[in-house]
Amino acid sequence: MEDLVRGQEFAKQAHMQLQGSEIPVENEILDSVAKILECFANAISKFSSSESSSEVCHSPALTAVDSPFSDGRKSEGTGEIRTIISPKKTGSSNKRRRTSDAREELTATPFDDGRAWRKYGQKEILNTKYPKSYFRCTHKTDQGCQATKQVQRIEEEPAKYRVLYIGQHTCNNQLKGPQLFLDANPRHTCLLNFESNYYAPKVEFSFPASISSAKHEFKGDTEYANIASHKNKDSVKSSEFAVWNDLSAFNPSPATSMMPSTSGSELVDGIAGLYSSADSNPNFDMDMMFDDDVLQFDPNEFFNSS
DNA sequence: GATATTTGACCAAC
DNA sequence: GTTGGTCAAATATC
Repeated sequence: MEDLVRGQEFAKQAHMQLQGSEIPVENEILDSVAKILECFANAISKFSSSESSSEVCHSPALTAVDSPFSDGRKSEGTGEIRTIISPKKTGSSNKRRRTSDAREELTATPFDDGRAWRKYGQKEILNTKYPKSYFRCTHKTDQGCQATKQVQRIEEEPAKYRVLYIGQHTCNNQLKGPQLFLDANPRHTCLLNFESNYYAPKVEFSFPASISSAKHEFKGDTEYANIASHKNKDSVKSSEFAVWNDLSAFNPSPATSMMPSTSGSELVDGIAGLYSSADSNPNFDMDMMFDDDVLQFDPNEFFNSS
């Protein structure tokens, strides 16, 4: 955790130095550093949540509507995770289906969990402004993975989404170790390898050098294909990796201004489309995993490597 | 043609 | 009977 905080500080320093640099710095590099900052914020937030057992919600009455976390309060960073452990049926909730082994997350980046999801439904929910989208693991058919998730925009905070993860991934769709690729310039690909063998809060997103609002923008780039092949040689096609950038979570920039102007379910739909079109080759790809309290990351080494 | 998304219909929990 | 969750055919995209 301390390493994470330190890393975040180093990233902030790097960002400020780049911004204040007299040497012209490509916007993509600044964006990349901004992404790193965002990831640190996410990681710290998620790590804090998993670290503190008091954060684990045992409430039997937790539902999408009645959730104590749906009161619109803000949280640090963009993500907030709560785990729902074997909720009991109350008879008054809307838990119609299995909700054991579920966890709820409030996040502005509902699709950056590094998993490949396929949307299988969308439903208007009573007394809610925004529809709920239903996703299941891409590997449900080939590996029988039962993980699903539900994404719904939060009325009180339209910039955020409530993501309910149900079930555990049983598919073999993860990295052998957490890795961070920084590749604003294909010639200067950086790889961060977080030593870990445990899949936990994971952040993975990719975007082309210009912006990621377009699908398959870099399709055919062998450099990126090689990067993708790093991810999982066992069973996962590179095209099945989720790709998502929540550019809206960042400060205004040329990149964010290029995001399509959508709202409500349109954004979710658009995100889902982009998300599932993961064969756009990444030039920035970041995974963060945590194995207990072990997180080895040397920011100095990292930022000097390019 | 393969794969993903959309969306109306259906099922089951309440 | 109502409503949330899932299915599957139609459609879209590459």
